[in-house]
Amino acid sequence: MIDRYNPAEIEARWQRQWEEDGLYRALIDPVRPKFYFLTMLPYPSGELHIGHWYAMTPSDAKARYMRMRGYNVLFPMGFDAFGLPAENAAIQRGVHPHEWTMSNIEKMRRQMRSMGAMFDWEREAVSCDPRYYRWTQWFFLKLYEMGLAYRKESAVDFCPRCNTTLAREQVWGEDHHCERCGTLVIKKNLTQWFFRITDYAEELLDFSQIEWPDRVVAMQTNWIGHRSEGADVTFHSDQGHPIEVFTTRPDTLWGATFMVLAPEHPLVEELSAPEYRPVMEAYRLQAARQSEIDRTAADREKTGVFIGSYAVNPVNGEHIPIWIADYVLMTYGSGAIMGVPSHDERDFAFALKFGLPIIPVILRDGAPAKSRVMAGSTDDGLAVELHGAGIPFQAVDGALYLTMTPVQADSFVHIARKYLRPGHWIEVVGARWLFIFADEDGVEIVPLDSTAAEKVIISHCHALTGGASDRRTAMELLWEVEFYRDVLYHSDYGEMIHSGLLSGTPGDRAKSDTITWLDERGIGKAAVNYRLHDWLISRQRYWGAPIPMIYCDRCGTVPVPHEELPVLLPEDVEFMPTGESPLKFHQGFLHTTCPRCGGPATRETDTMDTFMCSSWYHYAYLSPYWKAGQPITSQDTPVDPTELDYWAPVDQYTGGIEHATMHLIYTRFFTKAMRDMGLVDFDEPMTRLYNQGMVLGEDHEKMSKSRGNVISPDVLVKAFGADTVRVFLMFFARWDQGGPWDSQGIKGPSRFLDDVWSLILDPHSQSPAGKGGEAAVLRRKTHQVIRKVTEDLESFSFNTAIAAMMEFRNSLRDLKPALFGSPAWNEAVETLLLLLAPFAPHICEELWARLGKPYSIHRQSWPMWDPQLAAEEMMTLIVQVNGKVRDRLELPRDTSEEQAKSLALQSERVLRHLGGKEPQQVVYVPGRLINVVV
RNA sequence: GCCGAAGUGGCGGAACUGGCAGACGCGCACGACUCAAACUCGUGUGAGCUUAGCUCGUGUGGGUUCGAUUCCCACCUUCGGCACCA
Repeated sequence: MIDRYNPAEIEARWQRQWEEDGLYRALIDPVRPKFYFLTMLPYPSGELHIGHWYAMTPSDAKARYMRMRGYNVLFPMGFDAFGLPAENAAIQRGVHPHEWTMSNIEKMRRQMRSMGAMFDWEREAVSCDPRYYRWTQWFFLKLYEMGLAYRKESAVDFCPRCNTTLAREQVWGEDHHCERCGTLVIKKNLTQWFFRITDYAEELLDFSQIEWPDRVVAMQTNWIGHRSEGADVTFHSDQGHPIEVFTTRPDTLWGATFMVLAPEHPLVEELSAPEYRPVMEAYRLQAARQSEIDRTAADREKTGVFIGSYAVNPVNGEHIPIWIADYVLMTYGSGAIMGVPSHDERDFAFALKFGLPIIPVILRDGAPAKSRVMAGSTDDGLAVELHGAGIPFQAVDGALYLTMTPVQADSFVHIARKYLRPGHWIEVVGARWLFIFADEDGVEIVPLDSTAAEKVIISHCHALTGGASDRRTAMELLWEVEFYRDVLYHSDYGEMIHSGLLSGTPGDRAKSDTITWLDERGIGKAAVNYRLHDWLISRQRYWGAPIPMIYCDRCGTVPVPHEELPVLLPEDVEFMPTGESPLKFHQGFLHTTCPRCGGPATRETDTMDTFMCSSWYHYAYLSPYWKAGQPITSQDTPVDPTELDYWAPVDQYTGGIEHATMHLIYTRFFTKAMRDMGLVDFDEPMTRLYNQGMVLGEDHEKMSKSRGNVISPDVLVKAFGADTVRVFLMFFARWDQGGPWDSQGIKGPSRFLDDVWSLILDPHSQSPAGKGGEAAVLRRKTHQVIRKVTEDLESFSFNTAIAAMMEFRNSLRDLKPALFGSPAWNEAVETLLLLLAPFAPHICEELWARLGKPYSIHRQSWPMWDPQLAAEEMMTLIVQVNGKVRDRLELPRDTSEEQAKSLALQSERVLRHLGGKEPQQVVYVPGRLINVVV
């Protein structure tokens, strides 16, 4: 008996050795092709989780495989070290965020080393290090110079009890309550910094240069939204506030009869008339709480309130009421719309519900005019004359229903006015819009072409129905007539009507002509919108990179000169939950001098979104803390150009799907902006992307401390060794799908590695019998397993690669007595070690050394299979009768179709199932099967 | 509501381009070793039946095909994304 497999001893020893030898140091090598393999960096939360192992160790295996394939592989690691939990720890436990973060990093580095991954630790980058965030700030200044950074007022979630702004993930539940105290969260407007990511929206929708999963492409496409072309038009309130709206239908501007602002629109406060404030505030509160989440039905009932002021429609001077309603989203367009109920479905529903006037301004191509003549409203003879004039109608219970061409409608009006009895009216809708009223003094024709005319019409109608009508608008009245409904509303393009000078403009020119017209008058201009909005990067927090901006009373907003970077985070701050960045109360930080005029000035006290740090970390790894200790200018580059030129872009990125729409869009934006800065000459940061799934708890639920189903990698490493944990994580599920943990299941990989150990080291008493046939079988299996594992690694199918190696282990076990020590045997075990090395690096290194092979196995070339050796000599032909398997034939590979068919038809089992019938057809699939059809 | 992914033994999961369903592993059963247990080794393991064999079986129902887990249509369930986009 020789010594048993002892992972604890082996793993520690080799990890030390590799580190001493710099085995995984990735340096520029012009001879070998480079391969930048990147896996998402962790947040230093304190403990390495099994999820980190699940993300990192298969990536490591693939990176190791690429290295054995001859690539110069860079596989770096770092920490995304700014962020909220550090600050919470400071508030709750009084630990400084820096101290908390750095001690977590220290611990996680140790834990990560136990994975035996090929990280090049000399390229580690930690985003909260001033040598790192100096460059994050540098990027901010660059984007500012390019006009891609700007400031505007925007809403944040705010907890009135904790008196603090909240990040999105701190707002819980459908009722939007604070994570810490449960108080209902409100929105608060603050002036904040944004990046113009929407300038790149069109380009971000182009995925032609990257091989990313369809799922991610779909999610990003969804997130960015389609291109909406239209115009920004400026309205003014009666008090003179400019209110900008975005519309895709500027040609319907003359039909705008009201205006709607998003409840959280910054102007709502000022525009609300005093007597409407209580209603406004109540509505705002309700809207703030339900926004975004659970807006279940798209066609749910419209809600909204009038806020007591009016705006002027710039094209026709009409005074239109201003409402707030939650169907207008602050996050799209300008957060305000013009309500054109005649040609927008939502506006139509809203106007109908709240009794707002609806004025048609676009004709629908080919739509008829309709009219209903009520029984008893006209003198006798109308029907006869209509008939004579060739105007079709249907009579139902004495009423006439007419569906006419526009020309017929014009004649109809002419005729009908003669027959209309005093005290009655007739309306014409669709291709024509008018009301004919008759009283003792005569007949009046009122076209429905403005809100003023609409008022006249509805008051006439009220008068004629005795004032008892509760219909508030003409359209409400018309909507009651089933016969009219299909012509009352439409959203098609068509000839403009009731639109002043632009009336008569045909549908195909309406939009562009209107935009030109608006532009000439300075009322509006062409604009494009996406669902994607500009990236808000301000955080009212301490633990982030300070935004390098200074506010001077004399010079305004002044960027910190590049030479003065970094703007350091002061260490001595109070972590009181005040609602604003603690930096605001740090006098030493806050007060500074203006770089331009030297006068007194204050610093921006917000810090940057941590997604900024992670948008360029893959470049930071190439030359961590570049130019540390040296002053920098705007001409400098944040990365060593030589390293950047050699390694970038990332060839393979791996990480969780949860970053599909945030990080992975931001980092694409960053790279495109860097390209426009002249820093890189490519468009996309990561050529290939692969998303791994998630390890669930044994109860099939997401792991969480509260559920008590968390699996600790440290405990597993102690019990089984890192190699076993690695192999199990790659074996138990498809990597892209993930699955539930199985504490029994890990025994399989554990036994597998035990077996590999003893297969190779336990001598077999028998001398190699070395029969030629068995050696050939083993060689065939050896080359087959090389092929299988290679193909599986190419496609990230770690689970089936390991299954293939286990199967190979089973063959080795069977063949050991016959072949131990023979050349075929030695080839087999050496191959097995090489194939297994990326998965279980320690045990393979150890066994490789014990076999007397040259150090290190991880520097060896990946084995190649010989297709001739891998080819089977025999084939198994499946014999079916009517598609059902009835027999199997073991035949030499070179058996001809005729021979195979005749052998099949002679088979006893086949004959029995044929039951004497003659085969009608014999299907032959070479090398696979014969199907006899009767 | 729209878009996307997935449904296979007791469990995790295999199955190339339409060709032996259940590889590999866990678990379980029986046997060997052991005073015993664990470990280890061997054998078996989709279900049913009238068990040399036959029938059924990949969410459900249809279709195409000599042949369907795989392709097509409809539906059910689960998960993910988006959801009044002016």
